[in-house]
Amino acid sequence: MNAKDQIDILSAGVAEILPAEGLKKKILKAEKRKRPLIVKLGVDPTAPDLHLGHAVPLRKLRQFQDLGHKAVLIIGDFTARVGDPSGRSVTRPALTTDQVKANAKTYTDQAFKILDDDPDKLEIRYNSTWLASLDFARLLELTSRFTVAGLLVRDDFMKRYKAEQMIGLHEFLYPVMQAYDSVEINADVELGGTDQKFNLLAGRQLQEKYELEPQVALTLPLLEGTDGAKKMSKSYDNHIGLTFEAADMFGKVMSIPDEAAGQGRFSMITKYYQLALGSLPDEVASIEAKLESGELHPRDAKSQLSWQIVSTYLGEKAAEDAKADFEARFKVKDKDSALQIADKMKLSKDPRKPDGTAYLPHVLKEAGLVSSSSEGRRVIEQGGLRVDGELEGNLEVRLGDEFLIEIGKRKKKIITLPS
RNA sequence: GGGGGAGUGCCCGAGUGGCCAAUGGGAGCGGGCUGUAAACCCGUCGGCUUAGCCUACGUAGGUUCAAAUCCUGCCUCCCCCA
Repeated sequence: MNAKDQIDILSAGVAEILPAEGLKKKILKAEKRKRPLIVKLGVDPTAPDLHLGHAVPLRKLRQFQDLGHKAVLIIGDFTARVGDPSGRSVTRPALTTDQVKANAKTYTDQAFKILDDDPDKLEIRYNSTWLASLDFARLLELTSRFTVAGLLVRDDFMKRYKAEQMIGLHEFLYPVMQAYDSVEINADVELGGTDQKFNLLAGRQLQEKYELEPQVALTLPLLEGTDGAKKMSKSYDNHIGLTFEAADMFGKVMSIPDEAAGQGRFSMITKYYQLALGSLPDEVASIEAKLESGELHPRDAKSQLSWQIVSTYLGEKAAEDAKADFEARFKVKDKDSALQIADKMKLSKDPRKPDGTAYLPHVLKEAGLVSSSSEGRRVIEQGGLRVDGELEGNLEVRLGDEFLIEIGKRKKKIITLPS
């Protein structure tokens, strides 16, 4: 593919390319020399649970691969023990080697689902390979290329410094180590989130000192979570985990708002296509056009999106099931389809009195559908309860041995009573 | 060490003797609208087979016919001074 088209694809959805013309130059040069670019993505196996936000740079990396370039995924097994201070107001706790190892495994498992594993296009390196054996002399040599002032201008360090919060000396070394990774593999391009900008630029700096051609830093925006507002993060409870159950993952993607505040009517949908799925610019533009013209219903656009995302991580079969499940849950409202997706549960005690009736709030509480019988009572009084598909407004009701309970739109259970 | 202030329901936060299960907002829940959503509207929002009862305003006591509200001890947190 020619250079211009490559650049269009690769720069789509990115936050910043530093230096601005750098990517173009790199690609032209690669073409001339007939060798692929070495594209680095460093990940620290610090968190055991990955979410769609983590997948954004991986998707971009995949695009590079698809254009014939070589991805080098660096597992920061060594750096993880230090902890990236980026965006942090306090020192990160150190991880044990076992934790790091376990996290690295889940990370590579997920990464393989996105990346092309052709050995010509993918290399996985662990940075302990070169960092663990660095001796003090070499370390001093490395650090002599950086200045304290240079490190201190970083926002997160500066804030902490001013606030007289401690900054561990080892944290100062973090960008040095990451930069050294770039030297070690001779990276042409390094990807990362916008919060990684400083670290990526440190790589450029160090490469220059070693008389290598400095890498291009390509930062990617942080993906918003299901609330459509804050960046995706487990602590905001707006994340979509890569290891979620298919139905849950599908539903979560469906629940993203259409629009990110002030960015166009379907900006969230297109953003997810672009960043979470890594769709090419042409596809994204076409989807957007169809949404605008009304040819494509936003619900259907999200359904396709969800399907593809689930399919990536859990397979087509799971995606198909999740979609069917979702449609049964929300689209169709008849009893039969509800029966198919409802969980079954058996109560240990029979709540029925000798005359065959039972106090429903108790039944709901026993089944775990409400947290107290008062809540159950309220739900019934407010018309939120269906028994076997029929709206039930009575608290005291005659029950069979097996029946379907639905509360609101989401909670459904088939209850079996001991006979 | 000295001085001052604060602790209220899931969260924030009103309430300073009876009308307080406690204003208001947020979250949650049910209903409506819809696209499954967002926004919006209505309702609900301690527990209990609920015209009532029980438990609750940091904690333990006390005053009172009556306490989230007054008094005392204790615990916790914040601020100022040293």
